[in-house]
Amino acid sequence: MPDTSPPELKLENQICFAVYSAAHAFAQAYKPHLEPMGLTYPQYLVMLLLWDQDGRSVNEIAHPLHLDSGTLTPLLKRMEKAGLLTRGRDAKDERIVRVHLTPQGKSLREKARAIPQAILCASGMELDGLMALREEVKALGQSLREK
Amino acid sequence: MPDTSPPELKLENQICFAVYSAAHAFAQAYKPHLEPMGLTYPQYLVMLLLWDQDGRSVNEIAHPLHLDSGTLTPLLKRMEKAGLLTRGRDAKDERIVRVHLTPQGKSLREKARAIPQAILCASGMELDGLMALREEVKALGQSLREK
DNA sequence: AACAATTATATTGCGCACAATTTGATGTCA
DNA sequence: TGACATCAAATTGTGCGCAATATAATTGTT
Repeated sequence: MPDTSPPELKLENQICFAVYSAAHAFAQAYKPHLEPMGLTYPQYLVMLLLWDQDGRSVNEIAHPLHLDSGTLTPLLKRMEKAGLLTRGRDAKDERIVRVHLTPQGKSLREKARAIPQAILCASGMELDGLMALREEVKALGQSLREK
Repeated sequence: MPDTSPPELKLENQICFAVYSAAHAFAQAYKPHLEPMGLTYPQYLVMLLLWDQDGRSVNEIAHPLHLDSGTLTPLLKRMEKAGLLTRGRDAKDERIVRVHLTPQGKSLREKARAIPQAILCASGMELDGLMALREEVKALGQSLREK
């Protein structure tokens, strides 16, 4: 066996690692903005959904994020404990848990509005280029999930 | 407060989420290839480094992956327990732990050589486009880390 | 040589992420 | 109606990922 790997097995040539690594870099870049709001990065993703449409069921949060109840149930409980939202069974269908933002949770949206500009800046890219890249990455993710 | 978020706060417009989501999709896409080899996805990344250069210190694994000893120490212990590698203190500098592949760990490289082609296929993209995308994502990650 | 600063790894604690299973409510159909 | 499948969440167990801290070896300084 040679001491060096063929190119297709070198770490720096893996697109999966570029994406893996960029995902962690994003979480770190968001941290200083989210920490003052008492949010983690995955919690912020949930807030994006609830700010846009409140009163979602757990599944209506899980599906767009590609997460399951095993991840979301404890995460939502922590957010409830932090006073950001409430969780309660749907009156018409007791299987469903509906999630509603508290006034405090709703109020965070105004503070969050400054974040996208800061991240754009940190990305070192133009908005157009970033949007184009986003669509490419989105298509890649969808393609990987289809198989 | 309106019931809908401004575009810059919608989940589907976030590049961070596109990347986050694609990273998870990659891990899922790799799983059926790695599971038969007894590897998780992060463990596979470590193997890529060791296949290319054996006998690395923990730091020489941590730095390229942007991970720390808090993540790697238990991960490497699990891989040691699985018989993939050995961990031992450097004779010249007892602070350093050197990681060496076992024959079993080395032998997995041949099986892994088929994976990149399968992932390329699942990506639904041409190799050229994927390589270009990789460099863009890499640059984005680096830019985010610099700030 | 003695002592402080630095370096490398390990440990602890918390929060995801996901597979597998469980619990309880709803829907279906003989 | 009663048996059974289906569905929504919750639970359990394992493995990252990272901040904060601890431990031990080495280096630098006086």
